[in-house]
Amino acid sequence: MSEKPKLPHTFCKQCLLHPVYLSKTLPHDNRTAPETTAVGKLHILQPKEHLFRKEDKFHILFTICSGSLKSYLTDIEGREKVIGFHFPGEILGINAIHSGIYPHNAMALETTHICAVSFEQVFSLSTEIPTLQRRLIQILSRKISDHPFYLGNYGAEERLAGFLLYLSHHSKGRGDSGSHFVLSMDRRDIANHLGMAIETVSRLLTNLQKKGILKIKNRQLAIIAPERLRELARCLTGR
Amino acid sequence: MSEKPKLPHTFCKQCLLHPVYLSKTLPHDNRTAPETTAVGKLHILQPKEHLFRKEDKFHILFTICSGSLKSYLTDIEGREKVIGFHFPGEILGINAIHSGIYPHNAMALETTHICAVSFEQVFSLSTEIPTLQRRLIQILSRKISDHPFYLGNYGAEERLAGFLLYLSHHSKGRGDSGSHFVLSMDRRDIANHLGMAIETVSRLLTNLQKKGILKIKNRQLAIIAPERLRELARCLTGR
DNA sequence: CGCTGACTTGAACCCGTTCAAAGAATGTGG
DNA sequence: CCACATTCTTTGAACGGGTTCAAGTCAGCG
Repeated sequence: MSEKPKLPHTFCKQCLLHPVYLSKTLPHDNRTAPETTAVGKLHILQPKEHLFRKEDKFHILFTICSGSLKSYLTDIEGREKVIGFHFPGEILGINAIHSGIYPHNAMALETTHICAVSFEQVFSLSTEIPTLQRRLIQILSRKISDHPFYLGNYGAEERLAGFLLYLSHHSKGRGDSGSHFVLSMDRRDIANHLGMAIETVSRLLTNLQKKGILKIKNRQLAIIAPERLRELARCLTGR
Repeated sequence: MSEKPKLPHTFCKQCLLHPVYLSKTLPHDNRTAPETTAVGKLHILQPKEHLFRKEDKFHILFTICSGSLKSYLTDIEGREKVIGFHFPGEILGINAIHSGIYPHNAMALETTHICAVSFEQVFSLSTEIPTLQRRLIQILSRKISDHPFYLGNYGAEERLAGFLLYLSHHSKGRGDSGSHFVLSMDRRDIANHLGMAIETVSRLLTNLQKKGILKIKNRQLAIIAPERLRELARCLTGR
């Protein structure tokens, strides 16, 4: 980010309008069309900077290119509730389509690169390009499947184990091994999200380390025995 | 399913292919087309009957016309985990689109009427009818927003309160008052879903009744003081 | 009517929270 | 680059909410 962003930027692999999704159906010489119509703008967020806030008017879909964010709400008395974390490849804003406003706040946890495209432009493109339409629907469908099941788990350890597997799963999805990754959120956010005390998170992590299931140094996490973690989480899916 | 289903049945208001969503764009004399191409079949499920099971091949979208279902998974050791409940107006199967298989089991909690349509037929219709395409995308988007936030709540009371408001919210969405409704699931399913003991559910419900927040007789529930329930749930949205 | 399963209630125990404090990591200004 | 301040994280000890185990009550149904 330190570098000055050029707009339109080169589409990254995950971007919603990466030419690969258009090339099959558009005539070859039209392939650059989306870069002029539904331009993907590059945004760069600093840590703690907001991508959007609850109640903002919805126009834009955001693809995370690198970095991570948390989404959260605040209750009547101003207490924060972390409802999810978001990683590269994920598209933010699709849960705002039906209401026309973003239903939560989205804040960067670290320096984060985002590709932004206009929803209406994507939509009208998709009416012409069945490939894109199908992709759009599949993205939405996948997001629905992507429930944070671990939230319904019984004990605190069960929930945390499920959460770590969730992180691992998504890290794997991004091409990493899934066994070594960095927690981009702090303990407070984890605890908040899982509905437990921050001290419990800390204690459980050191317990898991003592049991030899994982190694953790600050925010650097290594899962040593994923199968044992899966037992603890009473794992439901292949996650 | 005991009764002989007549096909095609009269579309109920919520059905995905109810003519109202097609009439605007289709020429008037084509309006009956979907009833012959993407027929809505009526299914009738008895209590405990499955609509589909995890790993079944996905072809069909189901709209719930009346009744209710639970969706659940089983872990490695055969323990059941209730991941959600489903009510009239909701469409089941949209989280199977991207993978081609249903990602969980769906079981009727009571006698339940379902309207079934072929996804591929809906999809190809939607490529011709932008109205339908937009509706499809909005349905998917709404479903994503429809997170069970209460699962991340701290105490057991907080989670239960959130869950009851969730039920109330959906009952309201179906035209009811939202203050009087029937719990179609048993205490075991509620407890399982919320990650707490069945006895806790029972105790909390009687406590809430003693506090005058609700009245409960067997499965008949009346919410007397929704605002106090909302306080308990540390309510996040307008729910 | 009597059985079975669903729900409630009671009491003891334990996990997770709360309160308190120390220790590590990170940032800031001199 | 260091000293200091702030924030993040870990650890300890006592308390309390929720679970577990056990028994009892109630509703539904043959």
